[in-house]
Amino acid sequence: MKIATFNINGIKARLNALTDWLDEAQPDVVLMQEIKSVDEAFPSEIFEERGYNVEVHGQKSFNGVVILSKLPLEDVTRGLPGDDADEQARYIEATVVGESHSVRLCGLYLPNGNPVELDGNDAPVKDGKYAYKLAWMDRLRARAQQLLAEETPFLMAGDYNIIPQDEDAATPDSWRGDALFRPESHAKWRALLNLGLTEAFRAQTQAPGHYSFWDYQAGAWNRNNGIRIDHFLLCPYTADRLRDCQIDKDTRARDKPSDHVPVWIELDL
DNA sequence: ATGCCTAATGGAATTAGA
Repeated sequence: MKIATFNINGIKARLNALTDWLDEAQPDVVLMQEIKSVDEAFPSEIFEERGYNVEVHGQKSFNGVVILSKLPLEDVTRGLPGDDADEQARYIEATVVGESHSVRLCGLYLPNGNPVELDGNDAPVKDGKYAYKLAWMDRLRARAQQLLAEETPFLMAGDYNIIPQDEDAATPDSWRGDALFRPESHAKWRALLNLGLTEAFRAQTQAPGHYSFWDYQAGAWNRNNGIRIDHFLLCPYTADRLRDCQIDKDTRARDKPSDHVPVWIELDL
């Protein structure tokens, strides 16, 4: 089963680029982020025509996540547990039924967290964007812990807005103080991994210089000034079934690209 | 230097992204 994650940066602006990639990459499942659309305005029929089931968790202007699947989706839930006051559409779960096994798909758009606002003790300012990011990561960890406890096979994939290590950025020194790369962000990332989760790309590839995002500004793509922030985290059961993980870098060079490119895994399910 | 670009909103300039 081929499962992809793709931050499309707006469904309306990405229809052609998205359908071109879908028709050629032929993923069985796609977890999409930043659709920037309400549920009613999402063009589900474009994907249904291609044989996908579509589950949307949208929001006006910003955020918004979607699951596409050629196989049936069951038990769909919207929103990350742990904060009833959180109105942002950044998380969706569904179970996909494979030939012999099922897996819980957790699609996520983790908050960016910039600008980083710290108080006099270098603690994130309450109600600031960075505090929201760190709290969101705590909630994600709690959800992963719950899925592990109930022995539900799962994967968590999407735009994590985390650069894991120096080798995941072309210019790591320029990111040191950024919400994507700060020590507090890395600590939360490692707390996720320390539950026993496997980061799929690094399970397959050790080399530096592989990125999933290039800024639209300052010729970042032409200078290969990228960062790797779109990830798959796999529970042990799912990690044992990982066969491949690749980044579809070429899509960044096409017409009207997203600033992110698709990342995909192949699982034996 | 929170900018050099892009998208959404709304119908001009602002917000957000990372």
